[in-house]
Amino acid sequence: MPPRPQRRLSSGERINVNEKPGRLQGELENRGIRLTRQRRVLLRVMETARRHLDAHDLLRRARKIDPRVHRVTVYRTIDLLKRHGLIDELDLLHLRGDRHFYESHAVRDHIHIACLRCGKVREFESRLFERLKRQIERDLRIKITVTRTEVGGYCETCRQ
Amino acid sequence: MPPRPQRRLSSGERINVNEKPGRLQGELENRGIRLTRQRRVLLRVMETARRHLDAHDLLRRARKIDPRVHRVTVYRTIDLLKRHGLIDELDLLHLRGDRHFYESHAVRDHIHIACLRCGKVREFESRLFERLKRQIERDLRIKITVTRTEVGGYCETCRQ
DNA sequence: ATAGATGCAAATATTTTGCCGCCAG
DNA sequence: CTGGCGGCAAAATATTTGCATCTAT
Repeated sequence: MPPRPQRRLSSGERINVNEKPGRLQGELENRGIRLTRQRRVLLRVMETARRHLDAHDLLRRARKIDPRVHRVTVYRTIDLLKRHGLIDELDLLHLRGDRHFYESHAVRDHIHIACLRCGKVREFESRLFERLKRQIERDLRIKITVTRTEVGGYCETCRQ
Repeated sequence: MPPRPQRRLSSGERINVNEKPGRLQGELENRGIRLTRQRRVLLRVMETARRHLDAHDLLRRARKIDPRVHRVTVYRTIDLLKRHGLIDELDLLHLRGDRHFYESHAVRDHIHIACLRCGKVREFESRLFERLKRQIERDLRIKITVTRTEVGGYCETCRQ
């Protein structure tokens, strides 16, 4: 039986294919949260990112659009979005230092798989993972609200 | 059908039941790595820990045994053990800040499940998780060497 | 004896806080 | 108009580095 591939993303592809432009902004509007100039810029950066960004990346990209964004505002906006469950926080196994990376919360959970040599990060969805979560909820009697799965290894290219 | 519980650990129980006392020290000896006074103390602390410790905890416990252990030596020893794949690094979803927690690398991978309200961390082993890893290896053609799965939610007690 | 480890001070990296003036609704 | 928001400076937290000295083998 040939391998049955799940949805995959190479590092250059768009992350969060479920993301619609303007989703984050819409979610905040629905909740009656004030949309400032700075927040609009940051939300746009997050919504259009094609890779995982950390606070520093977010600041740099936001400032390219509008230099009137402050580093502290980046952290406060990240915090806002985390509190509302609109973004997920990743560490990517600290491959690139101790910073955090962010991505708009996807409709379906996915696993992050990083090559420890070349650093490429891929995403992976799996029914088995969904089953695993249900097993945990049942056996440990817990209501799961967030998951973070990061897997490291050596990709085919790097094993040559 | 009643729930079929996997191995579980309440937060007070011994983590890493697979751990034998002296295992870390033995591994370093086998590799011809110099065993200093400070390292012996730190290894003993890790081997006997019953919960996940961060760098600060390790320093405090090591100093109780022998005050001649420096904070920097803790970080350098953690780094040594990580490089040799003898310990795993966790973040526990940053429930308690941005520090890292360490545990001796278990024979079998396990998942960390944290209650977002009371902070209790449990561990969970599962065949489904083993199957999931094999699926990833096959579909993404990667050789997995490290995994970190952290799940957050609300435990039964906290949902009352 | 000596390669490698430690201690110390200082640097670096990342994120958070207090306070005050500003602006979205 | 006004309560939440952003800018600024400074603090807090976590970890790393350079260098002189010490020590396990």
